[in-house]
Amino acid sequence: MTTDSDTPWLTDQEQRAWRTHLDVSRLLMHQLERDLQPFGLTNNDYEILVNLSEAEDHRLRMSDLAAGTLQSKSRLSHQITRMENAGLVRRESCESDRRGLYAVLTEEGWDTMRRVAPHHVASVRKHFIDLFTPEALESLRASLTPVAEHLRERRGGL
Amino acid sequence: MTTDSDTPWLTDQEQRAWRTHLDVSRLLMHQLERDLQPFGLTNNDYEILVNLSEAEDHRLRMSDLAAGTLQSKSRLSHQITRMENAGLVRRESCESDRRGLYAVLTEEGWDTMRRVAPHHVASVRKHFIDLFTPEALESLRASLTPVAEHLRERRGGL
DNA sequence: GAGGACTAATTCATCATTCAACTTTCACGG
DNA sequence: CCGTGAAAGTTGAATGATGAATTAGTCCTC
Repeated sequence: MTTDSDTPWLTDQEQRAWRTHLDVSRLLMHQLERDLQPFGLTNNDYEILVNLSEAEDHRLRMSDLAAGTLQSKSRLSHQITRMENAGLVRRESCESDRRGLYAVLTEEGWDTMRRVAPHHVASVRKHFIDLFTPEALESLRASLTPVAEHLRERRGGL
Repeated sequence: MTTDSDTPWLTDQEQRAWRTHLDVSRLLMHQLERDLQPFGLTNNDYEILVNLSEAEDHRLRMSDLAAGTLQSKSRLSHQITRMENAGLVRRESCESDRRGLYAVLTEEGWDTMRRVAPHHVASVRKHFIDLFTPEALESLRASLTPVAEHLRERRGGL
């Protein structure tokens, strides 16, 4: 960021695109949260479950899980503590590196995941995916991917 | 949400589009937050300032501001209290409806806005707008707009 | 094999968000 | 007018997020 006196203001087109993106992000998160509520899960809970479900042996190192879910170690630590109290995951110590810990999906966590996932997918479809044509969705993905890469490069602490 | 046993899983394409959208939302918010930090503002602060700046007389009813920024009345109330303590806005009572309050931009708030806005715009350009071709941006806006409308319809409490 | 630099993860203090309860005012039907 | 119900906003307690400081273990290099 330099002087910025040379930065052009947003055009109307750009404004509209930008604000629409903002609104969709926020409203969508809210809606998904609401749809998960009946199952006693938050959005964050669910994402942890997804990551662990997809992982080798249903376990991930805390750091990897933090990276995978794009959150700080501190936040993840609290999050896992809550989920541990809820019986969804447990911590296991790591043989090869005694500083490290694994977050491991419990039986109950896995069952919860299997039970909730279809509803969540339905929710994602209903409020997002199915509102695009396949072409529009692919075009969305294609133009958003470089943005994601750009941002991943310069994310510092999180 | 009915049985969901008939809801098709996400295809690879769909998964990628969905996760990319998620990642961009989160990373982008983080980046904008970081870019605002040097000016002592949060993203939320900034959005309030924008809304008030654009409003007639630099003032809005609490309810309208809450609706405009897509947040709950309670949250807004706390938010405005903080910003009031920071000297950026003040509350003024409403003549026509004595239950009502206006949030009004102070001189300092307006100055802050004018000072910070160029940097924020630069940030939005750098991390979002300028990473699309104009056509891609317009196509993004076009396909996201119905999603925003869909979600606005069914947002309950916030 | 001892020292210093680095990484994994947690803790503590502070701040933000949520949800429900509450106060005050308005609207309007009888 | 009177009362019932709804709306505008706030408050407070409980929960969640953030960031700096902390603990414990590893890695490297001499």
